[in-house]
Amino acid sequence: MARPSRTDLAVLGALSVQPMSGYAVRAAITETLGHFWSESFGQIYPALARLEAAGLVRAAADGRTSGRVFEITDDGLARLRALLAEPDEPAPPRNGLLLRLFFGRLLGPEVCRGLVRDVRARAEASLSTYAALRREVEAEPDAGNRAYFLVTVAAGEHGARAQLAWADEALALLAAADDPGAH
Amino acid sequence: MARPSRTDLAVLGALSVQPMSGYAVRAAITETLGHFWSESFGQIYPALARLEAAGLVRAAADGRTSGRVFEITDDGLARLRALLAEPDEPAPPRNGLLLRLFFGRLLGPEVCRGLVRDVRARAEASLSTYAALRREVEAEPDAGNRAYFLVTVAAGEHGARAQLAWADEALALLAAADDPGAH
DNA sequence: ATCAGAACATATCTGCCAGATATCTACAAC
DNA sequence: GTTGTAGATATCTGGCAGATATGTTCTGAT
Repeated sequence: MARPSRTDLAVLGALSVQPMSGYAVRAAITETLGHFWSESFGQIYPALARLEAAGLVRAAADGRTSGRVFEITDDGLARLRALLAEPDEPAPPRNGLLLRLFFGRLLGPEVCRGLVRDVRARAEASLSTYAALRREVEAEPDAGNRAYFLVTVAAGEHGARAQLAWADEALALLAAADDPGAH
Repeated sequence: MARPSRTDLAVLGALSVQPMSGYAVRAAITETLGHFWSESFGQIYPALARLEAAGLVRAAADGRTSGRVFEITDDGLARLRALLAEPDEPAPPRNGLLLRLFFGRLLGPEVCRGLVRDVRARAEASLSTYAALRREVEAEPDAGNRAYFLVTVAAGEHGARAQLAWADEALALLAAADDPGAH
């Protein structure tokens, strides 16, 4: 059997916090889950239709602007718990940067160093984003969720720091590769 | 315009090393690029057909067993260089583990710690895989490629070590979340 | 010698998903 | 009053993974 839609999981999760329109679900996921999750409209609207047909989600009163506001039902909450409890099958790896670097000889050392420097810069930017996010989460009034939120922030921080350290090591390796003896 | 197929890039890359059948392309990618890339047959065979129609790849003499062996053409090599030089647009984030941990309160601290312990164990296993891979690459006779290969191994190592460190931090955070005062 | 099964090989289909595009409405600023 | 911005919904294309089906060649055990 195919893997169940992870969009359903994310949408139900968003609606478990508060009722929202499809548009707002997208915004909530981008803002709050943005550093480890993303959804597109092309997935969200069909998902909401599926979920509504299955009785996991129900249209509440219309909001201020036009558009339907959905709320999660009891069945939906049960389904959310079930989906959360399912094992997470890690996605197959697909790292375009490493693919390029593996064939780096065709690209030349200088171009490769440029790629690595870009990653390094992005990792540094991420780190300050995460610092701000951490301060936000540490001020989170909902003590019951704080630790879970912090765990996701920590994942981002460790990942970004690892990229930084890797970039420096890679730059050193590629500087050595540059020596005129090669080829 | 849509993102060009990254499968084409990987397949051309594989064929740039030596002529191969579609089956062997898949095996080569799994074995050699496996820690940062993957391809399925459902992608490889259509890609080969596209590439052949575009003259980037050509059927060589049949191999020992039945099945067509493809080799890269000069145009194909040029196309490979062009694809390599294209900027790598990072994939949108989709981390099922962090999604689960974010909604961890619905799952309970013990289940969450179980998820983290699984990651920790997998990261530890990866580390010894990378150690073996590093020894292999350091013995690589092709000096011109060694640095590029090492860069990809280093990425895996840094990533795995980051996961280990994160897992320990997460376990500590989730132990604190367990205290009976919560909810 | 033959037979089983492992490895080699190709092809197709379903469903998840991102990103682009096309509309439409409410509201605020000018 | 019109123009821009935010809110809102919907649809289509194409990349991609994973499952499945099917056939061939080689090898090792009996």
